[in-house]
Amino acid sequence: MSIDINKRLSENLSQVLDIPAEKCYSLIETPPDTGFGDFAIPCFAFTKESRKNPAQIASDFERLFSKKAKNNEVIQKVKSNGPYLNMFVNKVYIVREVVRHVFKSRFPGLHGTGKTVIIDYSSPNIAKPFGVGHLRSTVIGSSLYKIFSFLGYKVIGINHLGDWGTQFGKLITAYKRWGSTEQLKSDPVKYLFNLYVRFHSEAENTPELEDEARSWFSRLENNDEEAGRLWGQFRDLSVKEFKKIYGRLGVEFDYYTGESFYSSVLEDTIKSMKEIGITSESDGALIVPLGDDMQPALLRKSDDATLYLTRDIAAALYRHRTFHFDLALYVVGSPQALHFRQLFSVLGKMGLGWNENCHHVPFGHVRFAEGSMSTRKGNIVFLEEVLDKASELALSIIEEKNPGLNHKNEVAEAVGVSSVIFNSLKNYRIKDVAFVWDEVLNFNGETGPYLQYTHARINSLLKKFKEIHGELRFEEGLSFGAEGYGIVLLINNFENVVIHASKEFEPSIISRYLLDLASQFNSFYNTHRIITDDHSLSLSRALVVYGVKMVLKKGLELLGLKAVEEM
RNA sequence: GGGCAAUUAGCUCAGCUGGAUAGAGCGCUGGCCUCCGGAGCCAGAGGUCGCAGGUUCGAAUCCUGUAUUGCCCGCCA
Repeated sequence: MSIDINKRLSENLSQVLDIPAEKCYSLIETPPDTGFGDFAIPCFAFTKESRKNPAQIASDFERLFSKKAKNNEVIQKVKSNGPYLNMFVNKVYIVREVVRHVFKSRFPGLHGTGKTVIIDYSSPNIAKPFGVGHLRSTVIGSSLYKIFSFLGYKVIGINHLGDWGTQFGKLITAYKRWGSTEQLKSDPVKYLFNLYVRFHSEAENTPELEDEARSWFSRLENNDEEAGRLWGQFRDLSVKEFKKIYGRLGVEFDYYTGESFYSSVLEDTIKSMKEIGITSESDGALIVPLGDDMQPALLRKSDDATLYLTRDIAAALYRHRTFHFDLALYVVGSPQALHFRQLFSVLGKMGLGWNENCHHVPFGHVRFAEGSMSTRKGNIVFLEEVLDKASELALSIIEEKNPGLNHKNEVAEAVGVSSVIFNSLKNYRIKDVAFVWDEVLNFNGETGPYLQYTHARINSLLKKFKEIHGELRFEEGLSFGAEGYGIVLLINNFENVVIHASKEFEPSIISRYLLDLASQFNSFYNTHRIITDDHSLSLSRALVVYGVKMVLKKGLELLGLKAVEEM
C-alpha cells in the first residue's frame, strides 16, 4: 500500500546523470534538516570510478542536472552542498500520489504468503498469579501474532503453560498438608499462590518437605490417580482465571498446549535421542554434552524426573511435525537465553536443520524500585490490580473532560487497558522495565491514550467534514498543498515499518512510528484548518487526515490496543 | 571465574544498521481556545553519547580493551 518514492527519484536521476539507478536507489537518504533539501545523495560512493573528490562530483551533478532536466515532474531542483547532492522534490505531487494510492488500495499484506510462523508466548505457570511480569511476554507475543498475520503469514499462537514440573509436587504437598477445598474454589489462583509461598517459607526449616514434593511429582509422572486428580483441578481453575485476563487484554491463542501435553511422549523423545547417540550419563543424570563453550543440556535428573528442557525438546519436535513451521518464536524473558541456546543446539545436534528457524525473542524483566520480583517470596503486583486502577483512572478523566460520553465504562476500560499495554510495548523489548505507578497511569505524552485521543479526534473531525462537504472521495484536480508532505511520507512508510518490526520481532518499532505519526498530525491540526469554505482545499486535507486515521487504527490494532471512536 | 545483555538530557527512552548542527516524552519555566476535541499545540532551559584506543573521507552507530549495572552458569521453571 505504498508508493516507492526512492524508485521514482533514482530513475529520474539515473537518466539525467547517467549513473546506475540501483546504486542511486540504495544511496538515497533524508537530510538532517529540511533546509538542506528533501532527499539527498552522499557522493562519496562515486569517488572511485571518477577519481574526483565528492564535493566536486556533487557540484558536477548539480550543473548537469540543471542543464538537462527542465520541468521534471518529481524533482524540482538539486543543489550541491559539500559532498552531498540535495534534492528538492515536488511535494504537492508526492502528497497527491500517496493520497491517491492510500485511498484506492487496501492493506494487502502479501509479504509472508505461504509461510507459517508459530509463536510461543505468555506461557504463565499454573498456580502462580498473573503478575505484571507476565504481561510483557503476553503483549509482545500477541502483537507479533498480529504483525505476522497482517503481513500474510499463517500464524499459530501457542500458550505453553507451565503446567508440569516439580512445582506441582510442591503444591500438592502444601495442599495436602494445609489446604481446604472451599478456599480453593473461592479464589483459586491467589489461594494456590499462597500455598506455594507458604511451602517455600516452611521448607527452609523443614527440608523433608522438598523430598515429599519430589515424591508427589514422581507419582504424577507415573499416572498416580490422586496426584493426577489434584493436578487437573489446579490446572482447570487456573486456566479459567487466566482466560479472564486474556479477555480483558484482547489476547487469544490457537492452542493451550502446555508442558503436560508432552509428558506422554517424553520417553520416546529421550529414547530417540539415545539412539542417535548424542546423550551420555553424568552423576546418575542423563545429559547431552554441547561442547566446551556451553553447559551440557540436562534431560533427566538422577531421580528420573524430566526437566523443562526435555519437555521443550519434545514440544519443538511435535510442533515441527504438526505445523511444518518456517519460523518459530519463543517470547520468553532474557534470563532464559542460555536455556534456548541449549535447546536449539540440541535440535541442531539431532541433525534437524530447522533449528536455524527457531528464535528466542527475549525481553527485559519488570523491576520495582525496591528490587526485583520473586514469585516465591510473594512480592508481586497482580496484573488485574493494575488494569483495574488504569481503568478507574480513565473513567475519572472521562467524567472530568467528557461527561456526556456514551458507554463510559467500556471506553474507560479500553483506554485504561490500552495504556498498560502500550507502556509495555513502547520501548525496545530487551530493556528492563522499572514498574512505576505514576508512569503506568500517566495518560499524557508518549502513551496509548495519546494515540487513542488522536484517533478519536480525527474520527470526530471526519464526521464533521462529512456533514458539511459530503462523503470523502479522491478526485482529480484537488488543491493539494505541500503542508501535508511530512505526514504523507510517514503514511507511505507504514508497510515498511511493519515489515521492519516483523524482521526484528520488535513491536516497539510500530509504537515509535505511531507516536511520530500522531505527533505530526497534531502539529498539522494545530496550524491548518481542515474544514473550510473551500471544498477542494478541505477535501484534499481531509483525505490526508483520513490516511492518518487508517494507519493509526491499523497500527493500534497491531499492538493490541483498541482504537475507540470517542473518548 | 566463564558467558549474555545494557550504558545517550534530572528521569524514561529514540537515533532509520557508518553520514551534515545527537532527537522525543515526563518533570521544570513561559506562551496558545470569539476558531474542526487543551488526554492537544508552540517555545525555553537541560549533552564530553560510561571511559580509552582502533578501523576511514566520516563513528552515538563497526572492532578491541576497560569500568559499572542486570541476568545466566546440570538435578527449579
